[in-house]
Amino acid sequence: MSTATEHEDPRRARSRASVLEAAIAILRESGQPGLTIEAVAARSRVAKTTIYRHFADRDELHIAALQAAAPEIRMPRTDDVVHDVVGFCVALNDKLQHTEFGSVLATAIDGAERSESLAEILAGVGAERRRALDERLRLAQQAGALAADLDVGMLNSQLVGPLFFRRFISRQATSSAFVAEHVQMVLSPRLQEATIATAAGGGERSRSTR
Amino acid sequence: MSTATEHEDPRRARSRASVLEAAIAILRESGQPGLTIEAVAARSRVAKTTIYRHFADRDELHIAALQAAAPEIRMPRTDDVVHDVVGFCVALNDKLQHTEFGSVLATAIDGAERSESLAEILAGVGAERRRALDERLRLAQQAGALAADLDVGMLNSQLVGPLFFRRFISRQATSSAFVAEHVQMVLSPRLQEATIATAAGGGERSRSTR
DNA sequence: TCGTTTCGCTACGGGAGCGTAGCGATAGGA
DNA sequence: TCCTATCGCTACGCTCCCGTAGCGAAACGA
Repeated sequence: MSTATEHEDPRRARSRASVLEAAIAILRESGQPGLTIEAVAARSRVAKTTIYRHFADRDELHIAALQAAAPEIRMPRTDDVVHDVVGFCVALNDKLQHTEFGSVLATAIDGAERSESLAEILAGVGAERRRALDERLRLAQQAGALAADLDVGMLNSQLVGPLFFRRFISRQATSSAFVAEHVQMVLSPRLQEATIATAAGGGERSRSTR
Repeated sequence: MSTATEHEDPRRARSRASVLEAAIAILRESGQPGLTIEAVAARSRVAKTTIYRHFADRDELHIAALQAAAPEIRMPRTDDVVHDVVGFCVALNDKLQHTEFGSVLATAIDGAERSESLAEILAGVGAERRRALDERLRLAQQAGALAADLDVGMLNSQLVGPLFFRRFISRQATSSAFVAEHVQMVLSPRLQEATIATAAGGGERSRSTR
């Protein structure tokens, strides 16, 4: 959100970065109950008073940490919907399983049950990540690859839902191969003969070995 | 696990029940950080010392509360797979959204990241609920309604994953109608002409569209 | 009825974390 | 250069929670 034009005292920026880094590490290692101002102060080597100068309370810090930990997830852009969505979901799954993003997200789930602000961020962080997915799916609709009357929101949940479920609830290992197969299984029955409908989209170039 | 044959002092049973009830209420209202022995003692009107006589520490109490809050979810048994799975998923979604089970589950997600025992229970509680689903899907396979080479585990994740995702991550309202449509959307492409395919492997039943 | 189990109560020492105040030191920017 | 924003540090009072000890009372079961 913050534009690069903002003049921020480099000292503030440094403190803030140190604090957030420490907060994320703590959330990963000790979870939500471990996120205390004192612990963050000790770990970040930033004085407790300084932390209070940046964040009003624990919730605010938690939210900032969550935002800071949210990674970018690239959406490939070829003319093959399946290929693109597979790439996106594999990347998402990877972030969930092998980065601090997964752990930090877990700490926010409980908090979101009671904190309105955390809930917004939690949904928002996810929404932002999935917006690219939404757009890609709609694009496919316009290109005729997907039926126009398809509920994109529902499809979105069907695509990413299982990834979150397996990461946080059933706690099953989920390989990239599994994700790829899953996405294909979900999308395949929705595909239409795109080659005909596109008209201006130029034939299929994709494939890319599933 | 506990057979009815066990002779348990009714006083112990009563204390335990009161404590668990209070713990669940606290988890719902204040989340994992609110679950302190003292809070449970105050709310349940059971002496703190007595709670320690039942549960070694907070984690043990948390686990017991999670198990106590896990509801039964009925799997209808008709010869229509889609109908049955819709019924199951609608019931599951309802428990997730309108009972304390949802809240308590949320408190366990973060804890499971670090507590081996909580993780087991979390996955176990879910697994037990989904076992009926697994069985029903396999039954459909045997009846020829679903392809025999279908990955039941994957299908399971695809069916229930979105429900959990929408409840805990994206926090979208999810009506029974939505769930029904979702299940139909997922299952329909997998259905086969049961009457024909049963024969004993019949010619091409494959599908797979890769 | 009588022994056993379970309970509630009070009290305690100790630790962790909160959030604030007041201070001098120093790194920025103009 | 000089002013200001920001920092680190120490200290504080306060609250919450932990986990245990010791006691008498009451409920249970045989």
